[in-house]
Amino acid sequence: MNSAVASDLPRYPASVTVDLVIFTLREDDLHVLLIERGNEPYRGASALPGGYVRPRESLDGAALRELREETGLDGRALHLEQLGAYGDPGRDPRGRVITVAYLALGPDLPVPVAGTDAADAVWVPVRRALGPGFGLAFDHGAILADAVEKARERLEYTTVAVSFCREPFAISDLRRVYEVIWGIALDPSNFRRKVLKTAGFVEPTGERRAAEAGRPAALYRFGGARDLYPPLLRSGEVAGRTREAVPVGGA
Amino acid sequence: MNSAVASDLPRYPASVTVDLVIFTLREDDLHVLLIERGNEPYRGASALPGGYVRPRESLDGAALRELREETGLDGRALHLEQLGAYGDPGRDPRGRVITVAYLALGPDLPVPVAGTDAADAVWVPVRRALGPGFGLAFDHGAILADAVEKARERLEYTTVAVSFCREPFAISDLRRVYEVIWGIALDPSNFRRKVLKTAGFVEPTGERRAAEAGRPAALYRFGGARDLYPPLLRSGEVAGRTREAVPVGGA
DNA sequence: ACTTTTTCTAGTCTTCTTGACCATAATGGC
DNA sequence: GCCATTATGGTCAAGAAGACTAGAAAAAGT
Repeated sequence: MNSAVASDLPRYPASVTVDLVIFTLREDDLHVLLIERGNEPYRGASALPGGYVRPRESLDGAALRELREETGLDGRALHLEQLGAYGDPGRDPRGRVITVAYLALGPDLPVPVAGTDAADAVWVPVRRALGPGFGLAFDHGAILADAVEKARERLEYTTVAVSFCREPFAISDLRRVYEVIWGIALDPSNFRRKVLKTAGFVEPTGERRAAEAGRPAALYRFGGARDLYPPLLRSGEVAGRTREAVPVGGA
Repeated sequence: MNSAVASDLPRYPASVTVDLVIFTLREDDLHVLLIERGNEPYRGASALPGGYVRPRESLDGAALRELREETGLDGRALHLEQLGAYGDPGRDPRGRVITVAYLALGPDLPVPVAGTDAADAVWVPVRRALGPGFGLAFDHGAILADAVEKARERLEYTTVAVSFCREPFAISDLRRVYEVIWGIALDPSNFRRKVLKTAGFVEPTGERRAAEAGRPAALYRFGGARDLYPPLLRSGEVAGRTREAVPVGGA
């Protein structure tokens, strides 16, 4: 507040929205939920789901509501965190709109729920959404790119990777999360050692899963720890059978 | 955007402000720049400097402008990054105000510049600002607490600590930054080894500084690297001569 | 002048973590 | 039964970090 100014609100009125970057893993690929815009501007283009923050609503509350409306899912079942605010003056041709972006992570979600706003919501591989020729509306390309980087970083220092796994899960399921999002291959044995040694990351259920191929895997559930210490750093990781990385920096 | 709605802007008009958490080190203590509010609400209380985002201004631009107005400093000389958006419905009694908080880090700054908005800006030890009996206006206590945690985290994974040092600086100056912000003591020898081994953290100037006491220290400048790999993790650090930690979680 | 104090600098040693491997187990398919 | 495939368990060496010892270089005190 400028303490020398005595004016009252609102000044420079603007609209505030929340936009959701909802990630999930489908077919060993990172997907993001996008909707097709039915109105101008950017009619026909894809965009992140989102909407206006209502008068008596908190930002987090608006994000939870939109998440429920778009995916039909209870936000408490997913990982949801704020990504940041985006407010460049020209980002919305209709006027001044500041958006607060949220990052949501969840297991392979039941296809977008019909009967909601998300009737025309679709899962799109992030690789494709950020690729050339896929023009996301507004500055959603930049938001998505930031979200990918944020997700990659969160995997290093927290246990959010389990948010992508439906319980019970195998260590290899968890490993695949890291491999897909980081775009590199991890050594199964070393990854396993790290996960099991980290207190509170996972805990065994006792069950094992019939495999499509190979030895059956022991199953685990989330262990309750939020932070990962020491962190699980990407970096000097396997160079060998590198998976193609999800391109970043687009839009 | 809710694709099923055809309305035009603005909907649910709100005001958008930026608030700055400007940290610096003074007398071996983490200080934050606060202003005394001259108007209602919270007249007379301390608050983070900030102000309205203007119609044609980006959020980052508004933060830079406020920084210049409040400290008289060129924002490009400081580290400045977005902290996040705060928008609880009741946070400002005057109406709906969403604020985007920024974190600014700089070396012991020349006392708040007079002749600007910041005429009554003062440096306050964070410990005190977060302590009991020091009621910050609005939700600025929570924002400040988040900023402290963010700063602590940034020190682990990035080289921003140098933002607190005026060049040229000694390794021990850098160490003091970590010690003050983390609130723990670090082993001088091990810290030195870590800093010098990390490529791009610092580079020697060749000079050395006359000491008030003890052996003169070699001087360094920033090495250009932004990220710290491997990170410099707080955690199992020295328990012995622990400095009192800056309390967090207040307000 | 000499000692003490202080801080910077250098090095050792042990422990922990990681990455690179290798070997074996347990399953389905042929 | 043999092979492909995945899971699991272990070894080994390199690197990083914490604990510590000690020397170097200055100011301050006696």
